Amino acid sequence: MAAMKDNEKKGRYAFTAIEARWQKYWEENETFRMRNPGESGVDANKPKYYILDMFPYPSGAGLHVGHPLGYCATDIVSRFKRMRGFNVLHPMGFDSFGLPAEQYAVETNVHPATTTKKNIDQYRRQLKMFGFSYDWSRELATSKPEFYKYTQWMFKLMFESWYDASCEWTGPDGAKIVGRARSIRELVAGLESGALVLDAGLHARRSGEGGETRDWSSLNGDQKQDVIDRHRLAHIGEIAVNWCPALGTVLSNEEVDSEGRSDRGSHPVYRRPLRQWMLRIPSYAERLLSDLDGLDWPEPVKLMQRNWVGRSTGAEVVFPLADWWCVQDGQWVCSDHAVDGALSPDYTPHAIKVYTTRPDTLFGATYMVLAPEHELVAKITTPEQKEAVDQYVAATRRKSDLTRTADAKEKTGVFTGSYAINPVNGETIPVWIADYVLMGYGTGAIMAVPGGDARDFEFSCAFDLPIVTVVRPNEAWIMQRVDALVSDIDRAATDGFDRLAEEVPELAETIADRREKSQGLADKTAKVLRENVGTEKLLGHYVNHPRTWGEAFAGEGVAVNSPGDSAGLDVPGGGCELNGLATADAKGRITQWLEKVGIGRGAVNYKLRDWLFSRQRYWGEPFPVLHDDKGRTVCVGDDELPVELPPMDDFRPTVSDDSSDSVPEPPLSRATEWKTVERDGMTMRRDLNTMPQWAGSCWYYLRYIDPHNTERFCDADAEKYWMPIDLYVGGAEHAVLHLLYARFWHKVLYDHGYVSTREPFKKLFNQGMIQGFAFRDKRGLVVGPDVVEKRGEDQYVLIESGEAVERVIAKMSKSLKNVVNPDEIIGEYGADTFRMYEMFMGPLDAAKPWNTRDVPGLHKLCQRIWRLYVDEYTGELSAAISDDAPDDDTLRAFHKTLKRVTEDIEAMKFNTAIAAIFDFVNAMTPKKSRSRAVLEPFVLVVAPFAPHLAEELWSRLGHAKTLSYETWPAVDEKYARDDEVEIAIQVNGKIKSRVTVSADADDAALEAAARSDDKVASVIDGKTVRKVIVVKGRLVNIIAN
RNA sequence: GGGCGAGUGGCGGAAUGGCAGACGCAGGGGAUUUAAAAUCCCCUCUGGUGAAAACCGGGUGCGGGUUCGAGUCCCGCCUUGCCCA
Repeated sequence: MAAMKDNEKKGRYAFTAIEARWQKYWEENETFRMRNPGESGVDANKPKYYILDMFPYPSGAGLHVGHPLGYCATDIVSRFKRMRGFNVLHPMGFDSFGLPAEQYAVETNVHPATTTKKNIDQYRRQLKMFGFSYDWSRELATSKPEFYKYTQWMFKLMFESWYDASCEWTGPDGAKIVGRARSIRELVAGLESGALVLDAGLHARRSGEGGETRDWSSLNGDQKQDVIDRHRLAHIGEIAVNWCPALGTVLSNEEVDSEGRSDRGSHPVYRRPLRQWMLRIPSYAERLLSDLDGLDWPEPVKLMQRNWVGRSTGAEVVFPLADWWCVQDGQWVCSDHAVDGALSPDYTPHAIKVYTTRPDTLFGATYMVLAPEHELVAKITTPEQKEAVDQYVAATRRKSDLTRTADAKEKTGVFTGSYAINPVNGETIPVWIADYVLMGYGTGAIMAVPGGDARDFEFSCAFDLPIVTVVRPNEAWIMQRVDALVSDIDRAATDGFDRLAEEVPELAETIADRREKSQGLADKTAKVLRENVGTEKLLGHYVNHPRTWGEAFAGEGVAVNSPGDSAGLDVPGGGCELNGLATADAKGRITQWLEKVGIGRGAVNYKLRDWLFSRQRYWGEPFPVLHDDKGRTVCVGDDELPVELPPMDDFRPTVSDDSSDSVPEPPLSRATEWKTVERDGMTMRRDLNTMPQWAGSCWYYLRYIDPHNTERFCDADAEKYWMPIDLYVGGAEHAVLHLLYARFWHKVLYDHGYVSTREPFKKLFNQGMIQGFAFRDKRGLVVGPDVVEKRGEDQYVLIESGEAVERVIAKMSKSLKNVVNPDEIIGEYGADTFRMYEMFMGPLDAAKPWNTRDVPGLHKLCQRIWRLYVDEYTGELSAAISDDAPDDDTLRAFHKTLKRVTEDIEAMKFNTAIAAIFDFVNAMTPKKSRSRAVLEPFVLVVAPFAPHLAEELWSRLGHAKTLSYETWPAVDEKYARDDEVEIAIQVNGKIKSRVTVSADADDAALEAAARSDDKVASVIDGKTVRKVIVVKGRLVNIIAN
């Protein structure tokens, strides 16, 4: 028998057959079908666990090894939770609308519907290969009409909603909330009844809140409709977008590179105003921030979301234009008689409104800058400046936001010829335009404080505009500046000597000597400045001569040069003295003053902008709206949903020549039949845009709950049972956009009572990236493994030249040819091995390189587990399996492993869980007899990780049914901990000996054991013991001298 | 430029402020075998002393600090990744 060859071992671990067999069993028996409460066979009293993967975008390339990493993890948790008695909802679907599919279709000239279906089939096949326990009956795809019917329905909901920011209410979960999306009908009713009034900016607010109001009843029908339309959460706005004529579409900021060209194809992108669908996500800014606190999310993700929302506090300030306004008798007076009422942040005729986070620096505002797209630009530009301004505006349109704000570049700008008046000191200051001011932030205009802002400082240096220091810096900052400035001395000297040495080589020796002597000049200079001049004088010098110091102080300090009433300023309100105040106090005082005078007010600002929600593309959800010939927009009725995407042979975007003036022509404009409809004898036009790729992913997690419902996006009771999602796993690349958009969308549904939780994703986990190996040559060029071969141990050389290269870790990419295809790995080693390997690679959230060389180690583990149970020669259950009671050693090994695996799964530490499984297998392998009483539950422990193998063993142990719903074994603490432990004995912190003691020995016993140890006794002999530190179960530290 | 992470053997990685390197890979040795594969067992951070058992020392990117005790906490620096500009 001993000579029997491998292929004669009929009982070998035949993973291919085993995996096929169990995947078939699970499918045929609907093992992982999870019905909703109320349906047959569902125990609604069991706790629920909704565990969700970020669904994949099925690209033509198929799954690579990075995709399944998170899916393996969630599958382990799902299987574990089922065995722990939870009803587990674990679905999978496909994010199948969007630009990549369309781009691929354009390139291959195959219709996106065809490629999408093919790709989904491919992905589904690959996903099933891993043996994931998804409930496939809940599969969905965002591009299917039965799905996007409800995406459109939700868009309608937003179109028919407005945000009542001061509404105080209690949510269905008992939360007290300020602000709520409400039906647009309530807005109209409120305005009609007078419960709501319009402010000067025509925004609805509650009556009785004070301030100027406009009379609703005085508006005509069109005006009323305008007001209503502008309140909608989904509204049409004209904003500057990234327009790419060559691609025929607008692009998001993320799709534009720093050169101002398109990510795909590197075509020029222009900023130009276009009428686009926008969603009012900023209305939810405050709630999107505050609700983050209760979420079990990685802190960095929360931080990124907070930064993205970008809340800041400061003030709005109105700067009157000098051509129109002057001060008379302590009042602002306008020469335009049509101006009716006083200047205020809500009423700014012939004035520039700015937002600033530093109102305390108002006295340092020496000029103003408008974004080139600002509406005032045309109005205030003087004839002499018109040509320069027009040219500059045109040039700016060719730049992306990214290029415009990149701080490395030279500051550019043009004077408009007009002046504004600084309302705190009455000074006349020039108004410029410059591309470093963006229309998208604040009001699109800034007060420039070159003494307190780095970009304003650079700009004022470039154009020789005055700088007034209004904040006296702290000492640390001035010292840092001293060091930075004097270090230039050394650099200049070195450069000078180098040049000299080059030009006059015969002086080399003398020059080297000189250079040596001049080294350290900077240090000496700094020392002199510090000790002989002193920080006081230096600070004073900075305040008076900021330009000399080369940098503006933007931190917090003490206000200077900010005189108020004492200076007798001729401004309404008499000025406001800030000198001597700390920044925080100065902010408070000036804000109060601004409010008193009415020329400004404290304000909160958000970086978060309206979400640009339309694309000039074919492969997306059509908008469920109709436009009439007067430019009014209405939604189609619910009975008309879904508005299906018309089949089109030519789905390509219309590409126009390289001109910024071309007009977008969406592909749907060629759907001649589709694009117009008759309604009540009127011809209405459909919207020709489609929604962006994010739309479907904003709510797909709700559709999984009830995917076949044709009446509603999902059943209300089912939603209450399953939501929120207990665990959401996906890549960190979605840390901001997808998660923020989905949270916003969810809150809209919540406000309308359609969902029961404020937040959709209770716990979030980001899996790390799987990287590949690459090689770097001496010049730093990175090449793929295909052109490198291994020489000896860890030596790599280029095959072609034999040049040595260094192994580095790089992203997996087609160009480096280091992409690993999971099909190949599974073909060679099986899905269970694959799953085990990916989970054993390292912590789930860490980036780590794929190393195929390590895979056999996990395959060996599967084989070794197999051999614990099955005799490879006979194929029968191993003779070593006995019905005898397990020995203590076995019990200890098992319960320790069980405890570690149980805790590690809960903590998502799958790599150490598998290490624990290794330990148990290592302990069992040499045993001649293995007790069934331990080996049976061990199969259950293995099951979440290697489900096919476990099912096969379970069945061979004589069980007729799947193990998926068996109870997870209980840890017996008695065996999970040791009776005796080895503790370290340190003397003065260094380990001198080790003793074995009973695990529950108390401090005194430990100390006694330590002192009585021979080695320890000899070390402390003759010394005085000062202190003894005892850490139970760990060590004893004796301090002696 | 700012913010947030990370840096531990030849490699992937482990370690509630308490014995650094669990577990795996690679490598070495042995058993089994006619031989090999497979399997099983043992060794493997490093310098020194030693025939050996063992003993003495060093060690978690670099430099400081806190502590009886630091991979872990604090400060500064270097490298690197991600996000924002």
